Amino acid sequence: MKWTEFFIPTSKESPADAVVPSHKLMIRAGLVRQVCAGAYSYLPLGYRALRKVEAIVREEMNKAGAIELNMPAMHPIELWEQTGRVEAMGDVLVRLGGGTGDDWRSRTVLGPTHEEIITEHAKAYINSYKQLPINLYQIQTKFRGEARPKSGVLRTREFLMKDAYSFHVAKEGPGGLDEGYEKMYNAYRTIFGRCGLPFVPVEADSGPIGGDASHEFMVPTDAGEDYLVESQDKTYAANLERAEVAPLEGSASTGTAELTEVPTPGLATIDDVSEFLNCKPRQMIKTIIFKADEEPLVALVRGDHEVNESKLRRAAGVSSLEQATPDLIEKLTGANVGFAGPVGLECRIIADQAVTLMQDAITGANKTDHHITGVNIGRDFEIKESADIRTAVEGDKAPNGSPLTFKKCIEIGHVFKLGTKYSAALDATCLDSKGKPKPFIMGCYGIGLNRIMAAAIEAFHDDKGITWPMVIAPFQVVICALDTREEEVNTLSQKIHDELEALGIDVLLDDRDARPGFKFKDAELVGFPLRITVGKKGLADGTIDLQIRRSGESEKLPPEAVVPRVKDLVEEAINSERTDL
RNA sequence: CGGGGCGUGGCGCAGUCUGGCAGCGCACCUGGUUUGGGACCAGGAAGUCGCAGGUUCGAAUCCUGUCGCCCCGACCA
Repeated sequence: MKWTEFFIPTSKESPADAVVPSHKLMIRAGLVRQVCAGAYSYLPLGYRALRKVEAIVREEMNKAGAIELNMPAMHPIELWEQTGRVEAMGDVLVRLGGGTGDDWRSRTVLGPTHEEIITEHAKAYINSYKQLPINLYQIQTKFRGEARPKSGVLRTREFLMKDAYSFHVAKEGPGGLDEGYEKMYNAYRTIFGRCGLPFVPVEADSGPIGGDASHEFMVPTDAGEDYLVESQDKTYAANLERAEVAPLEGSASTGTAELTEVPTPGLATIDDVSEFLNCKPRQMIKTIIFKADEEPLVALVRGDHEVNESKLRRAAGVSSLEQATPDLIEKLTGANVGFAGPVGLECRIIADQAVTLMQDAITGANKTDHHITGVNIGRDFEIKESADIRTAVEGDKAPNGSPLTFKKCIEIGHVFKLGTKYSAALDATCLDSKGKPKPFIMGCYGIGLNRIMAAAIEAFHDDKGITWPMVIAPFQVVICALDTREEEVNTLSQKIHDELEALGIDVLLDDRDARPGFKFKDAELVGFPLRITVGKKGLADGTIDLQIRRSGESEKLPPEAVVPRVKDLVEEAINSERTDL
C-alpha cells in the first residue's frame, strides 16, 4: 500500500477536548473521528488495527472451541421484561423512540449485551444434555446509554464487543460450567497476551446481575476508571470493589471514657463533627443505613473508611441493597439524617472488622444535633455481626498479610459464571440424562475490542506518538522513501515493498513528496513498529536504514539484507512481545 | 441527574468585558526554490461566529430560550 493512495489524516495538534493519551493520539494519528458523544468512526488506519484485534480474538475463541454466530442489535423488549432487566438496566438500555404507544419502535431496544437473545436460542434448539456443553459467541456492535461517555473510545455508547455464552447441564465435572469457564479464562490470557498487553486478571465483583464467580482482565493505566488492588507479593489481585482486607492488628478492649452526649448543632458529616470536637475521623463510628431486601440494615465503619456496598451485600447475604431514604432513617433513629449511631438502635447491625477494635469512640446520638462520645463496644452496644464490609485503602494488607498497592486500570475483558439466572427467567431447559428438564447453567464472557486497541495505546506510547505492539499495528513496516525524485530511490523502495508484501508483511510505502523530517514525524506519530529509510544519502554508500520504533535502535544494512532482516524482526517481535508466556 | 467549562473555516485559538470591515497559526490550492528530523517566498480558496427569538441605525459581542461537546461527581450487565 502506498501512502498517497491510502487515507491517513494526521495532525500536528490534538483537539482541546481530548484528555487521555490514547484519545489524543488516536485523533492525531488519524485513527478515529468522533461523530457524537460516545460514537466514533474508525478511519482506515484505525480500522485496520481494530480488525487485527478482532482476528486474534476470533482465532483464539475458535481454538477454545467456541462457535461464532451473529445476533441482531435490535431486540424485542419483551425478552428484557421477562428477565427483569428493563428495570435493572434503566437508562443504559437504549430504546427506539419516535413511535406512539405500542408500535414496534417503542417495543424495540438496541442490545447492550445478548444474554436474553442467546438464551432464547438455546431454549429453542437445545433439548438434550447430549448437545452440551456448547459455547456460542459473536463479535458485534453493542449499544449502551452511558450517562457520560468519556476518554475517547474507552467509554462509548456504541462499541464492538466479543460476547460468548456457554451452556452446561452441570457446574462441576467434564463439560460443566467450571471447565467451560476455565477454558475461556485461559483463552482470554492468550488473547491479551498475544496483543502484548500488560494485563492482570483479578477477582471481580459479579454485581447485581448475579452469578457466583467472576474475573476481570485489567490493564493498568492512569486513563482507567477502575482500581486494581494487588498484594506486594503478587499473590493477590482484585478489583477495588471486591478486594478483601486482612483484619487490622490489635485486640479489642474497652475504653474508660464515660458515655457523654454532646450538642453538635447542624453538624451532620464526619468531617464537620471531627473538626468541631477536635478529634480524628478514625475515632468516629460511621453509621450508614441501608434498605436490604426491604428490611433496614445498619452498617458500621470507622469514620475514615467507606462502606463497600458489594461486600456488604455479600456479608449480609441479601440480594438487593440500597441506601435508605431520609424517611426511613428518621423513622429508625428518631433523628435527622447525620445523627445516627449504634447505641440503642433496634435493628440488624453489621460492623466492619476495624470497628471491633475501637474504644472511646464518637457516634451519632440518634437525636438531632447531638453526638455521643466515649462509646465502647460491649458496654454501650453489642456487635452481633462483624465482617469485612469496607473498601480497601492505602496501608491495608491482603488476606495473606502482604501490603496492598493500588493502580488505576481499565477493564478489557470480563468472565462470569452466570448460573441459571437467565435460563430460569426465560424457562430455558434441556433434559438431563435422567430425562428431567433442567435450566441451562450458563457462563458469559465479554471482551471490549475497542478497549484493547485503546489500552494498547495507553500502555505503549511515548512523547512522539504510538508504539504499537507488532501484532495489532495497522502496518508493521513503513518505508520512508526520501528524495522521491530519484529514480533509484523509488525503484528500490517499491522493490522492498513488494518483497515484504509477498512475505505477508503489512507494509506501507510513504511515497509522498515531502521533506524527511515531516515523514519521520508522521511515522513516529502513527507508530509503525519498523521503519525503513531509503534515501540517496544512504544509497551513496550502499546502505538502507532500519529503525525500531519502540527502542529507537537503528541499523544500516545493504539493500539485499533488508527484507530478510525485517522478516526476522517481525517474527521476533510477535513472540517477544507476548505477555502470557 | 448535580457542579464547572466551551461552541468563531478541517485543526488549534484571538476577538465578546466596553456593539461598528471576522482575524491569527497549522492544514489546503497555484507557481517557484528546497529535501536525512515537522522548509521558504509569492499568490489564493475556504467561516449561516451552534441554533432560534429579542434589543439596536448596526450584534460573534447585549438579553431570553434552546441544542451540542468536554471535564468533575453520581451511575456503570
